[in-house]
Amino acid sequence: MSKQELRDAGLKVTSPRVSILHLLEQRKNAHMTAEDIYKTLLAAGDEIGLATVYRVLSQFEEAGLVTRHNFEEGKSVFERNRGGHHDHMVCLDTGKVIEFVNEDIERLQHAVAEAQGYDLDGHSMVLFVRPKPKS
Amino acid sequence: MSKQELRDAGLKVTSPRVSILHLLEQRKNAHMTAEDIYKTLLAAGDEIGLATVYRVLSQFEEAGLVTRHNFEEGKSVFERNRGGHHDHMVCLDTGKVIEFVNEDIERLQHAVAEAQGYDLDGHSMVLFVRPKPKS
DNA sequence: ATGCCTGCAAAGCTTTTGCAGATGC
DNA sequence: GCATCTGCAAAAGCTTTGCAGGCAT
Repeated sequence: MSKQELRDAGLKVTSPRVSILHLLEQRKNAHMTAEDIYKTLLAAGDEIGLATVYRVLSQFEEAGLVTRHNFEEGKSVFERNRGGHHDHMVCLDTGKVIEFVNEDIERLQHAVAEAQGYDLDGHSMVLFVRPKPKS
Repeated sequence: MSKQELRDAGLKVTSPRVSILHLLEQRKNAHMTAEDIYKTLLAAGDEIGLATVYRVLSQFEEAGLVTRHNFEEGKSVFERNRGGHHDHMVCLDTGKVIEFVNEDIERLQHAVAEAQGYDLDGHSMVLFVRPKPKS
């Protein structure tokens, strides 16, 4: 139950936090902005402030419950964390976001960092793609 | 001579444009923000407006003269384009930016897009690294 | 009871836009 | 000469912060 996750993160179990976590849990592939979340919850009859959404999302990010992405410049989207790491592919025509994992790339990224005398601590990788034209 | 590059891009040769292009040419590895560029030019005695810096950088980006990156959320940095593609590694301790090219990763990125039925149109990849601890 | 949370409004930052005057060609 | 360009100031868009009241524990 996600309430326990909140407690484990040292966060009190409040209605905004539960609503936001639930929403991100339902829309696992949604990658929503703070505003998306705010409007969705309002539309669902929830009473919540936009500032609270921002605050809660930052707390969730710090607690490792969600991940923040910057696919487009100037705004962040959030995604519920569930286990494994993955990267993203964004379709430039439709805006669709596809998740993928490629161990070979991960391994090479480590190697590249090592080669420069560094330890890899994380990465951001987004592939921009277009639908293959029908042949 | 870079004035010709401006003309080729359909841009009039004006003092702000020449200054900005020269500055980015000198600091090839600088990855400067609009504000960095603005302040640097002001300090150098140039007369220029911040809005112009933003406008010119966008025009340069569109013309392919510079590339915009979003290493940190909420602000863009710009880099003069010179030939080949490369990716970046950012040191989380020092903020240092290191450029690298890895053909194997590039190839795998194409393969990953293809596997989903897409054509790869570009990508953004930043490795976050820390100095290897002395053993 | 008390310290953490919330909503609201105001402020902060980066970036964009409207406009009148200036400049390149 | 005329369209393009510039600087300034205002505005826009996303996000953060101050504050007084409210809620979880």
